[in-house]
Amino acid sequence: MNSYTRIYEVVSQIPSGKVATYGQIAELCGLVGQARLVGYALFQVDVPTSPVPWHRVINAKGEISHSPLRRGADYLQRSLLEAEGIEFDQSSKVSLAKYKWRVEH
DNA sequence: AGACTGACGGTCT
DNA sequence: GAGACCGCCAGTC
Repeated sequence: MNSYTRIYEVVSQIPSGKVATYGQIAELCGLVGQARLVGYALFQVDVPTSPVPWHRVINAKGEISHSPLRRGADYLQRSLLEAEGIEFDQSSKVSLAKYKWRVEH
């Protein structure tokens, strides 16, 4: 089983209305400190038809990561999150203290 | 084989 | 609070 497959499984466990950070996903996959790998893995999966809720994964700042390669995907991500009841502040950031996914408790 | 790049994160200044 | 640096792994040239 590839590390990527594991990443997809963990991401799929994120409940609706919650978000997780790249570092958090990496940690849950036993890939501590390899947040980049998570982002890299999700890059190959940003297909709308994918069963993986990639839109619930954001960076440690609570912001949606932008990239020239994504073009309008970031906008779509925000829309999907808002559709789940997640709010963005003036800086387009999500309150991690409020919406961050917790595996324990 | 060596260098570069990328949806990141933590630390230091 | 913002910007600069370094470390991580995988894929590509």
